[in-house]
Parts: sequence; C-alpha cells; structure tokens
Amino acid sequence: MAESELPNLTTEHSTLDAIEQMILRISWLAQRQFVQLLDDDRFNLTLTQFYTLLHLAQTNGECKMSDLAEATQQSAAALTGVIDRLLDKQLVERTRHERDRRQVMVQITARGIAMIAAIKQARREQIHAALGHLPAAEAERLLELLEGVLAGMVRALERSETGRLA
Amino acid sequence: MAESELPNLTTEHSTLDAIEQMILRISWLAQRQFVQLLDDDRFNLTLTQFYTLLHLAQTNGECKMSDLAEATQQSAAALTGVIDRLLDKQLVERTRHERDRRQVMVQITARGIAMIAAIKQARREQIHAALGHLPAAEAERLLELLEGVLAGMVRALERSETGRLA
DNA sequence: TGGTATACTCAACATTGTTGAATATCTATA
DNA sequence: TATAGATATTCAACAATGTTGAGTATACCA
Repeated sequence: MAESELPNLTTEHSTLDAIEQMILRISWLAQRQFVQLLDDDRFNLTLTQFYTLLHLAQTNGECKMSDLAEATQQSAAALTGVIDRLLDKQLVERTRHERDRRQVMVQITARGIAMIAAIKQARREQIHAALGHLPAAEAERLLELLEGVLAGMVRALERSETGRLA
Repeated sequence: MAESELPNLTTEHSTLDAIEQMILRISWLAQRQFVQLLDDDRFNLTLTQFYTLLHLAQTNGECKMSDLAEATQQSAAALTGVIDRLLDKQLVERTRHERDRRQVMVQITARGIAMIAAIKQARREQIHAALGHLPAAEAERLLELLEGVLAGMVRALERSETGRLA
C-alpha cells in the first residue's frame, strides 16, 4: 500500500525510507484517532491541552512554566494560553514560586488527574482494538524497537534545537 | 464500538500499554520534528499544506475539491482556505470542471512537484540522522512490525468511522 | 418549470502558534 | 545601596487552521 503510492522520486529507497513513510503515516493516523477520542463530550480537550496535562500528571507536584514549555515543545507564549484554558476547565492550578516570584508554577488538580485516568482507559481500549491481535513476543520486540526509535528522535531533535534555540 | 471485543483489561496489558505510550510520544515528536523542517525558509509550509500538496502530487492530474478534502481528512470549508494559500505560493492551480461547473478542480504545478521532491529529500536526511544507527536487520524487523501496527490502526479507524460518519 | 440535491465559498468564531514589546523580579557589581 | 543586566512570564497583534451554518451557483429529476 505504502510502496505503490510512492512516486519513486529517486532511484531506490532503503528500509529507512520505508520506515520514515511508515512513521509519518502512523503518526498521522494515531493523532487523528486520538483527536477523535479527545473530542468526545466526556473529555473535550485538544491534543495540545492533553499533552500539557499529561506532562503535569507525570511530574508529581508543581512544574515551572518554562520547564513545561520545553517538555511539551511549545513556546512560553503559546503555553500561557493553553494553561489559561486548562485553568478555565479547572484541570490545573497556577501559583507563584515562593522565593523566586518571577516563576509561575502549575499543578494538576484532582479533577485533572481523573481526566487523564479516564482518557488513558479509553485510549487503552482503542489500542487494544488496533493491536490486540499482536502475539506477545512480537509486542515485546516492537516495544524494544520503538524505544530505539524514540531515543534516536529525541537525540536528533536535541541536535537540531541547539542550532536554533541556544 | 470497542466494548464487544474488549480484551480483559484486568490482566497483563503492560506491553501494549507501553507501546501505546511509545506511539503517542513518537507521533508527537515526529510531527514536531517535521513541522520544524517544513518551517525552513526553503519550504515555508504548514503540515496541513504539506499533506494536501502531497496528495496532489500522488494523484496525477486534476483532483476534485471534495475528493481532496476526504483524502486529507479536512472539511471542504477548511480546504478552501488551504488551497487559497497554496495558490498564493503558486504551488497549485484551480480550475472549474468543464461539464459540471459546480466542481472545482485542483492541480499541482511544476513548482509544487519540485517542492515535494525537495521536502522528501530533506526528510530522508532527517530520518537518517535519527535512525541511521539501527543495524540493517533491526531496521527490517522494525519495518515489518510497523506495517502490522499501521494495518491494525487502519482497521480500527475504519471500524470507528463507520459508526459515526456513514 | 419547479423543487431538491450537490459543490463549493463565505462569515463568524475558537484554538493554537509566532514574534516582539512590556512587566516584574532577581542578581551581580561598582 | 543603586543600578544595570539577566531571567521568567505575560500581553498584543497577527497568521493558519478548524468548526458550523448560511449563501450561491449549478445540476438533475419529475
């Protein structure tokens, strides 16, 4: 399917090129599928809001705005607006750092934690529908390989960022 | 929808859960990385513009607005604006269907084709930077597994769409 | 001919993203 | 202790995308 619709722009493409196409298509589909889920009346979150809230759920306690911006790959200015809307939904709280009054600290609320848990459960059902047929051994192997992919992408992203941000 | 075939959630789903997390994170990073690339002065495209142009490159000749909207998962109203901007950049042309004057046909220009080719080449270099370290055998195995993932996701998405769209 | 379906655009609005300026606060130095 | 500069964040103005619903033009059918 993927191979046949590639308009062979160069002579040959390697396994890596095929993996690239696959990752692009899986990313597109995964996000679309997930956006569909988040749009449900129970959640009513955007993708950006979810990723931001997820990071807050994963870091116990408070999180500095600038750290959160870096972790979720957003500019500080963009994050301000996202947090505004999460605040409206009472999913996070915003306070000032006690000693350094410049810093704004964000913390997830109990309601936010419940929201993330509910989304994860729904997502779990979705992923089982998509991948439940995979034999356990294959799943293990896939996980290992994906860990390698993620590590490689993080490194590549960090390298390209030092060239533009720092 | 997923309830009927819901595998027992109480037992042993840690690997699939981990894969789910991994796919979410990789999707997020892959998209961000790609957006960064498209933002380059050479291209200056958004993700939506790219996917729209890509589909036009893959379908030789003209494409109906409504077909293009469905293929790229956008509403007709949203697509109108996207095509407006691709038109400004002289990457596509817009004409009317000769017989059915209601239909608007879009076609990629030579300049658009060159743009897609250049982006694919740059993307190829990016993926090599991220995954070039993978041994060939691992890459082959990863590709096979990703094909399975993609097939599962397409099936799951089709099932969930028939329940809401059709 | 009239009525309805189809194909698309437009208008109004929300969210996200960018950049650069503004504000508040901390820190180091003379 | 001033004060200059660095740091952390927000704000303002704008662009792109997305949604819904209304409007316009065209096709088709009875």
